[in-house]
Amino acid sequence: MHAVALEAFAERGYHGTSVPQILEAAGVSASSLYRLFPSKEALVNAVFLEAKTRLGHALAEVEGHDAADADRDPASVAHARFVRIWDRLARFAAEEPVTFRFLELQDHTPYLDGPSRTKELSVLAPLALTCMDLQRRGVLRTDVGVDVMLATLWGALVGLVKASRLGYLALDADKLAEAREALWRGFASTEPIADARTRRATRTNEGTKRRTER
Amino acid sequence: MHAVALEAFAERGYHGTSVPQILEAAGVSASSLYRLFPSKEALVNAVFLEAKTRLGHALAEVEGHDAADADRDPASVAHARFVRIWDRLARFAAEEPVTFRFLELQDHTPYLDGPSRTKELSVLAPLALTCMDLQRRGVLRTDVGVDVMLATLWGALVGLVKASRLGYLALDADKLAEAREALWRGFASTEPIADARTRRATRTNEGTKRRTER
Amino acid sequence: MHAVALEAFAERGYHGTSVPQILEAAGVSASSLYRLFPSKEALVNAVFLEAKTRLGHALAEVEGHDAADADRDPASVAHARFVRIWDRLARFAAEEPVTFRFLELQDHTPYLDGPSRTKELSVLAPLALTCMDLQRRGVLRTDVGVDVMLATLWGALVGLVKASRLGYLALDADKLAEAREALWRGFASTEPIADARTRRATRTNEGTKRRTER
Amino acid sequence: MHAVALEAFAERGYHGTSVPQILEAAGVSASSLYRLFPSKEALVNAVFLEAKTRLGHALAEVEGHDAADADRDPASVAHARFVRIWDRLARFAAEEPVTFRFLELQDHTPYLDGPSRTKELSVLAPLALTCMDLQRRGVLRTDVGVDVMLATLWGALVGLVKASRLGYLALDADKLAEAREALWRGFASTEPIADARTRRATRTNEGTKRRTER
DNA sequence: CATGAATGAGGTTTCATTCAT
DNA sequence: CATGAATGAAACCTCATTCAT
Repeated sequence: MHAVALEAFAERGYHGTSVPQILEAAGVSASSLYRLFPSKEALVNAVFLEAKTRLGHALAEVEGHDAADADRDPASVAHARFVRIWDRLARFAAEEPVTFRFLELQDHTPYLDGPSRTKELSVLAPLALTCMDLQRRGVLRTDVGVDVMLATLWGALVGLVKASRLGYLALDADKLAEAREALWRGFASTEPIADARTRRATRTNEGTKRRTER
Repeated sequence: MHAVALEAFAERGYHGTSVPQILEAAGVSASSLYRLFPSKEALVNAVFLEAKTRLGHALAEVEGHDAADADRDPASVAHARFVRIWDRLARFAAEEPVTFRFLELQDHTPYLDGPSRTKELSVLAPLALTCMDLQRRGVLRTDVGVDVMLATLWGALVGLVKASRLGYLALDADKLAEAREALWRGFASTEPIADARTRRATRTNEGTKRRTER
Repeated sequence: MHAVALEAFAERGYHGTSVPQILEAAGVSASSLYRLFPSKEALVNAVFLEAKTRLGHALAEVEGHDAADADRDPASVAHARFVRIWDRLARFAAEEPVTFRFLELQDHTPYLDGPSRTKELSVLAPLALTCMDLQRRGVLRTDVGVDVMLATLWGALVGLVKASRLGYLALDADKLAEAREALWRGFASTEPIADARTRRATRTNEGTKRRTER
Repeated sequence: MHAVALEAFAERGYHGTSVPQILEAAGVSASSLYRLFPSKEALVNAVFLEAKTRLGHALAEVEGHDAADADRDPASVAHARFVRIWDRLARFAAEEPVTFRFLELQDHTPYLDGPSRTKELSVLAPLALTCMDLQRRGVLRTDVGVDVMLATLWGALVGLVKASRLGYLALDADKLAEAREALWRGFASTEPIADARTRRATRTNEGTKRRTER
C-alpha cells in the first residue's frame, strides 16, 4: 500500500495521482484504503514520513569510523568521511530511485503536516552536524556556510539524478565520483591540517564567517 | 494570462492548479481562455516555452567578452566568465522567482509537447558549449564531464533556492557567491593554463585534490 | 444498543445517522449489530416499536380512577382525568426527552414496517377512547371532534417541547400547566353536567360551533 | 430549482434527499446546481429562507383592520383578529402544503446558517407582538404566556396537518375551525372587556401568572 | 459468537471543456 | 469576440453490508 502509493506519487506527483489510480495499482477497494488512512493527504504524509525515515537510515551510519581511521592522516580521514556521506546518498538514490524521486519532488509543503515537517528537519540534522564538525576541525572551509554546503550538495545530487532521468546524462559511479570530488575540492580547506594533538590550539579563534584567508 | 497561469502553476504545480483557479486569478471567462489555448495542456506548454525563453535570454549574453579581457590573465578571464554565467542564473532566480520556481518544478515531462522539449535543450546548449570551450582551453578540468558540471551547477542553484524557500537558508548575494566559488574550485583546472601568449606556472599547492588514492 | 440507536436517531434523524456512527457510539462492531438486526431499517423499526411501547406504558394508567372519584363532582373528576392524561404525556416528554424527540420526528413513515404502524395506532387508541367517553358523558364538548382534540393536544405538546428545545421557551411545570388549562377550557363542555341518569335528556342546543362571529 | 428542491426536502428530509435526486427532478446537471449554490447545505438554506419568507408574507396582512372594526364590540374585533391569524396559517398550510411540510420538519437546526435562524425569528415576531397586544387589551388571558400560546397554536396546527397526512384525520375547513375555536376559548379572557376609554385603568395591576380566576 | 477487513454502490463536489447567445 | 450557463466525467470519500477468521 505504502509502496504502491509511493510509486504513484513519485511518478505523477500528489495532485497528478488520483486515489482510484492508487487503488487499482494496489488492487484494493477505496474503503480498504480509507480504513488505513483517513484521507489522501494522510496517505501522502505517511508515505513521506516513511520515505524520509529510509533516507535517514541511509545516512545514519555515516558517522561510523573505520578502526583504522585513527592511524591515518586527518585529511584523508575527513575526505573518506565525505566520500561516505556522498556515497550513502548516491547509493540511496540508486537503490531506491522511486523513493528518491518522491522526496525530490518540489514542494510537498502544501500538504505536509506537522510530523512530516519535523521529520524533514531531523533527517538533515546529522548531516549538518557532521559538516560543522569537519569545519571546526579545519577540514572543511569556513568561508562556505554549512547551510550552503548542504543545499549545494543535495541540490547537486538531485540535479544529477534528474538530468539522468531526463536523458541528459548517463549517471554511473564514475560520474557520481566526478561530482563528489568536485564538491570536495569546493568545500575542503586548502590549509594544512594540524594533527590531532595540536589542532585545537591552532584553530582557536577562527572567524566563523567567510573570507578568512583573503 | 501567461503571467497569471505561470504564477498559479509555479505555486501549486500543473495538476494542483485548476482551470477555474486560473480564470478567477486572471479575471476572464473560460471561453476567453479557450479561445487563446485549445486546452490546459496547451496553456502550460505555452507558459513553459515562454519561461524557458526568458531563461535563455538571461543566459544569452554570457558569451559577451569584456573588451578588457584580452589583456588579462587567462585564468582570471575564465573565472570571470564562470562568474558571469552563475550570476546570470542567480540573477534570473532572484528577479524572476516565480518563473524560476516554475521551471524548477519536477517532471513537467508528462505534459510537455515536442516544441517545449526542444526548447528545453536549446536553452542548455550554449551553456554546454561554453563549458566545453573552457575545458578545451584547459581552464576547466577534463576529469569532470561537462554534463556533470552542468547538472551539478544547475542542481546546486536549484537546491539553494529551494532551501531558501523552505526557510533552511537565507539566500543572499554572499551565499550565492560562496556556492559559486566552491563550484569554481571544484571545476577549475589546477594546471597552469597554456594560452596563446603566456603560460603561467603560478599555481602551487593544489593540495587536497584526489589525494585519497595517494 | 437500542438506547444508543435511539439517541442517535433522535439527534440527527434516520437518514442523518450512519450505521458507523451508531457502532462507534455503542462500541460494537458492525457484525454484532447485524447479527441482532438484519438491517438499519430493521433497527430503526425495533427502536420505534420500543419507543412507542414506552409511550404506551406512560399512558396506560391514565384510566385508573382514584377511589375518591366517585364521591366528587363529575366535572372535577373529568378535569382531573384530563390533567392526568396531559401530565402523563408531559412527564414522558420530560423524563424521556430523547424518546419523545425521536417519536416526534416527522415522517418516520417511509421506513416504518407493518408492525410499527400498527403499534402507532394502538398507542393512540386508548386516548381516543377516553376522549370519546368523556364526550359521551357531556364533559368534553361534542362540537370538537375527538380526532381534532387528539391532534391538537399532541401537536401542542410537541410544539411546546420543540419551542423549548429551540430556545423560544423555557418549558417548566408552570408553562405546561398553562397550556393544559388552556386546552381544557377549549375542549371542556361549558354546560353544567347532569349526572349519569339525566345526562342524555339535557344535551340540546350544541350551538356555539362556528357561530362566534355572530 | 428552489421549488423542486423544496419538494424533495419536504418529502424525504434533508439527509434523506440526495443531490442526484434533486438533479434528476429538476432535470439539470450537477454543475448547474453547484453554480447556483455552493453546496447542498447552501441550497437547503436558500430553500428554507424562501419558505419562511412565504410564511411571513402569509402572516403579514393579519394586522390589517377592517374599517368597520372601530364600531364593533371589542371582543368580537379581537376574535376576528384571532380568526384571521389562524385562517392565514391554515390557508398557508392548505395552499402550500409542501412548503408547510418542509417548514414543519423537525430540527432543521443542524444545517441552518445564521441568516436562516434570524429569519426564523423574524417570522414569529409579528405574531408574538399581536398576542401581546391582545393580552394588554384584556382580550387574551394573561395567565397564559405569549410564548406558550404561540407554541401551542403552531404546534396544534402542525399536529392537525400531520394527523391529516397520516390518515388519522380528514382535515377540512370545519375541523380547522373546531380547533381554532377551541384554542380561542383556551386563550381568550373571560372577563368582560372594558371599552377603549376605560380599559387602561381597570386592567392595571393584573397578576401575570395563572389562576386569576380561582 | 465477535471481529477486522473488505467491498460495490453511491454520496457530494469539482474539473476541463463547450456552446448558445 | 466574450460570456454565462451547461455538462459528462471523474474527483475524494462514506455508506450499508458481508464474510473469512
